[in-house]
Amino acid sequence: MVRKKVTIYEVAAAAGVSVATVSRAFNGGRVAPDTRSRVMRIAADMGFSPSSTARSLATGKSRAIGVVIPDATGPLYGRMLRGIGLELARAGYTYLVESSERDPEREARVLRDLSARDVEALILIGSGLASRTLAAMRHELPQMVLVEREGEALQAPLITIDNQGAAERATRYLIEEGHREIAHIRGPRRAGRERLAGWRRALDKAGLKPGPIADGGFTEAGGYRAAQELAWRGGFTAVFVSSDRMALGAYRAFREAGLRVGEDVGLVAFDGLEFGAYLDPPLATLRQPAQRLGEEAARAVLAVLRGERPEDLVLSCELVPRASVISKGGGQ
Amino acid sequence: MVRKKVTIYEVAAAAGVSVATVSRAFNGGRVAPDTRSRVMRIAADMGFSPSSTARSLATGKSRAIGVVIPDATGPLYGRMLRGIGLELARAGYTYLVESSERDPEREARVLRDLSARDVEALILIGSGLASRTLAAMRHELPQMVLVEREGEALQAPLITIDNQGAAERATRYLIEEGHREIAHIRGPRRAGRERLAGWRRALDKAGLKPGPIADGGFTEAGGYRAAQELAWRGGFTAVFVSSDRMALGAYRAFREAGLRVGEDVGLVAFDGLEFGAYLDPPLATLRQPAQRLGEEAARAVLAVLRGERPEDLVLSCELVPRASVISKGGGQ
DNA sequence: CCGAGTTATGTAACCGCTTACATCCCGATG
DNA sequence: CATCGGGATGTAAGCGGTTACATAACTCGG
Repeated sequence: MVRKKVTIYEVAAAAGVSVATVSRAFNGGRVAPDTRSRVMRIAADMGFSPSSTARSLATGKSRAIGVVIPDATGPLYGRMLRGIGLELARAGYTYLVESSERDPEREARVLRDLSARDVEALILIGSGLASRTLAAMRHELPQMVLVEREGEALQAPLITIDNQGAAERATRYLIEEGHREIAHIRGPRRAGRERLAGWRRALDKAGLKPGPIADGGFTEAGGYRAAQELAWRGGFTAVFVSSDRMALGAYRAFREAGLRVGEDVGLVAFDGLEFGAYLDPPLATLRQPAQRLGEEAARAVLAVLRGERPEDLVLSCELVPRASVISKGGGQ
Repeated sequence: MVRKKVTIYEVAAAAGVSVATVSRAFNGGRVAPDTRSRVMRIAADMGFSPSSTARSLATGKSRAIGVVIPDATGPLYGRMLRGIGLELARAGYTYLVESSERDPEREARVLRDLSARDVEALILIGSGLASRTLAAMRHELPQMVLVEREGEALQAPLITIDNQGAAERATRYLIEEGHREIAHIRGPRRAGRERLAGWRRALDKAGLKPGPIADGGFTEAGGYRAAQELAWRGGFTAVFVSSDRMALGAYRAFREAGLRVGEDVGLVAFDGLEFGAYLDPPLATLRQPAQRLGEEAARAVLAVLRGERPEDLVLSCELVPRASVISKGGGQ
């Protein structure tokens, strides 16, 4: 039983009016009240719903936004998408998501595809394509809003989290709890750099000198190796880890090195992923406002479509204190 | 700098051919090889990419599938979507996701919306709208494939996991590890019922009588209450918990009741969510083949579009043994 | 050397809407 | 009572592609 699409012509015929009238009835144009209600009733009876494809073609607006995420399974992206979806829905928009799977080539393809699908604008989430590649494609792409991605060159509104501020807060937390020698497991890209800077800044302000740094590449395995390296080098009582995922590896490495997290070594990480609460001990972290990020991106994109030029936005993260940091009694 | 869409007419003019030839060049129609390459080159130079909106309207096919998930942030849905996306992409299709947020009214709206957007078919994931409501909307919706959702009445291909078999496997695992008195924390809906049945079946086969049952409603809080109730009633050495999320609550309740998970009480749960590995002790579970489920749903939907009537599919889950179950030495 | 059979290309209708412009109808006005 | 203004509705031209059908150019066999 294949559904037969009812067209506006059939509705018009059934209602004894022209298609223009039906169209106006549906889109809030000038129509006599009784005509409108009759048309709407008949349309409903016939199961008519206007083809958004045809509408898009006629109006040149698809009421759809393209969203590119780096990884379909990332726990934060689900929340961002929810935020985006909720906010767009309020304006009668929907979105198409595609995942680049962190492959620049695939990302370029995905962007073209989205563009060919006539999305009115793009939301690009996370770091991926180099800015210059993106800039080169710029002319064949619709307008865009960037979330958590480097793109100064692109003239597009940027929605980011305050990586540096949050990192500074995390480190200050360790300091407040009495730590004086604080190491860092860093990550790559802009987020990694900014968090590193925040860590440095906090130490600076407190008049402490930076502890050892190791690079964990934002992966669990990398965090493991980085923590091993730190454990071997020594010279710290706490670590600010640039992501929860790396903290996972660090827990393992420290345990293997005979260090008890929360007792021998304090740990604060970054992201606020769910599993952190269930680690032993629970992992202190800075929670990213993922859904909020999505909402703001959606708002920005709608503003762009209205022809405005929305301000860049920097959202702050919330400190989630947990037992992976236990007061060393120092404090202030 | 607003991007101006290049149309097929402009390309045709530039190449000195008719639009039909350009169209054929792009869609693999008969075109002289040198004409084709010239057209393609010029098109590329001009940055032309055919409007999929116009193409959809002309051909009546949108090359898009609508996907409805119950919850944008569910960890399993991300994986399913990845599976769907990957598989659809191979056929040149994309998908539009919408989340019902587990609200039947919203789901109905979302379905209409997707349908108005001319998706060629739908993939409905998870339990939501009652089958009869869905059946009533059937005529205004495109063809559909159901994933993990009840819908016998709907004549639509069903992709599910073998809840009962997996539950049986889970329970057998407990039995193999020496447990003889096995309780169950159940969940609602079909998934809950089937898992309950699997638990019963395993006990039956082993000649054991069913332990106490409590209902946890698939939520953490529900799992907490259910485990409290069980702890109070007693009469078991292990529990098969119908979801990882409920197990989270159960851990807490048992701990508060002075029972050590993995020692005083064995626990196996269901789903295979990430955090299970980080609980203390790590949670044994049955892992759902989420991505695979998505892939199969996509295959099924493509088959449906080809006019086939794909078989219902039942995928099995993988046992992930972990320390929340420790051998009681009994064995078989 | 002509007509049939190919092959390459062009013409134009159509997909289902929106919307500028034309038309019609009425009551108000001078 | 002719004219004018304005609201309700209709007509038809797009929107940017696809594709059935027509046409043109060639190849070949008799």
